[in-house]
Amino acid sequence: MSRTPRSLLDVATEALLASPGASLTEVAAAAGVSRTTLHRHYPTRQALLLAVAEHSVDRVERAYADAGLDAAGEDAEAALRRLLTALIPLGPQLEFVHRERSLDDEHGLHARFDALDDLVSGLVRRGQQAGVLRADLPAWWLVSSLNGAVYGAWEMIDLGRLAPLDAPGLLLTTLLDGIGR
Amino acid sequence: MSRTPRSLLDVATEALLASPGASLTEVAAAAGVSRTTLHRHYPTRQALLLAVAEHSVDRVERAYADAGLDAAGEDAEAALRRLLTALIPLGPQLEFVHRERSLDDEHGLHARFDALDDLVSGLVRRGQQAGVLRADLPAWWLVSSLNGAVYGAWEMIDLGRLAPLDAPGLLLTTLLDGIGR
DNA sequence: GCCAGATGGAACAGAGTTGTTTCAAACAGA
DNA sequence: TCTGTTTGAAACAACTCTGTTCCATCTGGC
Repeated sequence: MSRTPRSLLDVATEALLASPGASLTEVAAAAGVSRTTLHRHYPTRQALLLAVAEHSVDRVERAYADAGLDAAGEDAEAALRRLLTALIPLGPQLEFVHRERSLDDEHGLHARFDALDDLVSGLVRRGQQAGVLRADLPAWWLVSSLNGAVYGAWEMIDLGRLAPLDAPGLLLTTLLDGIGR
Repeated sequence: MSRTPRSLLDVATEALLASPGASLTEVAAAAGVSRTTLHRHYPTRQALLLAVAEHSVDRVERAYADAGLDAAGEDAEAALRRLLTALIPLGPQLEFVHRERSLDDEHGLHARFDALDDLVSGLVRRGQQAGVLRADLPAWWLVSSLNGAVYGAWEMIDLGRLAPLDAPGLLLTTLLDGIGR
């Protein structure tokens, strides 16, 4: 069992994020390797898609870890801002995992996302207890709103309407303060 | 030019929303017709997908029309609630159009959605001028937040976590009042 | 130089789907 | 009943992509 060919996976990921319907021939060409070699590392197309997905979730998990959600006694809003800031640039990864239909029944992927949701859920609950977040709404709903907002923000960035650097602040005020009044 | 076979399209839509990767044979079987007949109405798979998508957008447009966004001199919040209530049940349609990659470069579809966004944009701007909605955020961002929130709410419904009847109220308070405080 | 491992190129078969055609049968309206 | 239309069944060719195999080549370490 050879080591994971990290750089090959990186460039294959990039190619597949850009055009997810690409054939293996195209992916191999984009990665600068022959289809044979690509096939040696990832025996089937599904294996490649899954590897790309796992690789993407790796980065998402790292973003969560880097945000340090469980910093004790700290402002939940600051932690939230760090998380959003780290998550927004991962829009392509999130979109790939979300839209690729053949990943729908990959149980392991969903489990990893669920674990991340649980992390945020903990942060949300602490925010609720600290009086920073509304306590009259269930935590899972706030988590869902958060996830949806991140995705929506990235879509606007992708369309060129939203400047990446503006996104975290805009997201945070929209989420926390709402659009009313 | 025969009339549009509405009922066939309806059931084909239902089948494709349920399993978008289904082969034409499966779609035809689900629709209770032969593959030949299906192929007579929609010569290519892409034509069928596009018809299903257009049919879905038809329903979305009708939801917008029924919500009567341009009721003059009325509370923007009430109009917004009607729109959200009408839109949430169309989650499957929205998901199909959003996730089906072969629809990405169907220019006409995007134009129709853009037109709907413009409608909401008008409502939002009126709400901003009336002091019901925040005026310090661009209208397109509020529209984007709205769309994203609808989609997110339907995902929670689809997962069985959110009761459909609870969705509009939950959405409205989350959007308008935010999750902070 | 030698060798093990990895790579590239090429060709191949197989599967699955799609799009097409033909013909017979059912159907609906005049 | 006659007729024109619609449908179903079947078979067909074509295509694309995938997965596999074989062999020549290159590379890096010993």
